[in-house]
Amino acid sequence: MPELPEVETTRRGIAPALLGHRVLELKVRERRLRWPIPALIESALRGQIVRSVDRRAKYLLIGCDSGTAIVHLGMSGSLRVLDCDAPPRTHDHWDLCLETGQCVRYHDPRRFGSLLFTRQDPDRHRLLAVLAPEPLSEAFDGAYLYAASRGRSVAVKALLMNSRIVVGVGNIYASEALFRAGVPPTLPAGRLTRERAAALAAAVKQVLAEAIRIGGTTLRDYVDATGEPGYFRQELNVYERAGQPCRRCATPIRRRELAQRSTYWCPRCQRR
DNA sequence: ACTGGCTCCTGAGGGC
DNA sequence: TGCCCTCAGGAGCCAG
Repeated sequence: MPELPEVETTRRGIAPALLGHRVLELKVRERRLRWPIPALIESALRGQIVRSVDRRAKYLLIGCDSGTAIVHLGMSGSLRVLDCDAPPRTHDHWDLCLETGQCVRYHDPRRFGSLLFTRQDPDRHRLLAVLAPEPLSEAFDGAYLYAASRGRSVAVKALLMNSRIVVGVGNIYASEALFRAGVPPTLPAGRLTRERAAALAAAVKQVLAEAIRIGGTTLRDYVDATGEPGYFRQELNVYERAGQPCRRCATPIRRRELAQRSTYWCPRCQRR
């Protein structure tokens, strides 16, 4: 599923089709996503002009005068800009139709994603209010990560994936950032030194920024708003490369389960 | 306050 | 072809 780079790529792709345009209607075909799509949402969006298309963590925020639609892509979700009359495929759960004749169409086989609506400041919504800083913001740096990791026994990889520590870092980019920083994923977070925390924070920023630049990572079903895959897959150093030689030192890449997620690392480049 | 485990759901791929 | 198993870009929620 989409991590921050894929969500940001999606945001950039759908924004031109939405911004300043009037919503004709929201067509819902399947309300049963992670949470049921709220019953009031069609009437709240009908006739509204889209004022903003933002991202917070992995949430997309579509702002209108009546409130904000909060979209999450879950594990297998994607949004595409299509003509309203394009025939829907299986798992195309909703369309946001615009007066332009285009729509933003949500596709999500696993239905772990969500579509919610709030009339208040979206940052005050219960799902967003608890979120940590954005990884690409100045608030996230080595000093912050060092402080946030004190007294923690969890593996540093799990810490990176904790949205109360930093948002947007999912299973791919956590492994990739740890590789770039030379930190083993199993290292207890509290054992990070200041130097390594700084290297890791920098690696997180670097890997996310690079991935955004080339449209994110497509492993299976992710596509951007035009239906194109992302090209970061070819830049991956460790993710889904178990048994293959490390690109830096040729040692076979290892895989193990950590906090119920597949984790990849180079045992030579990433040492305690 | 932390930590680990479970859960939602569909589809792809491999072994027999 | 079919059946059964494992695994998959997330993350809220719960018990201990």
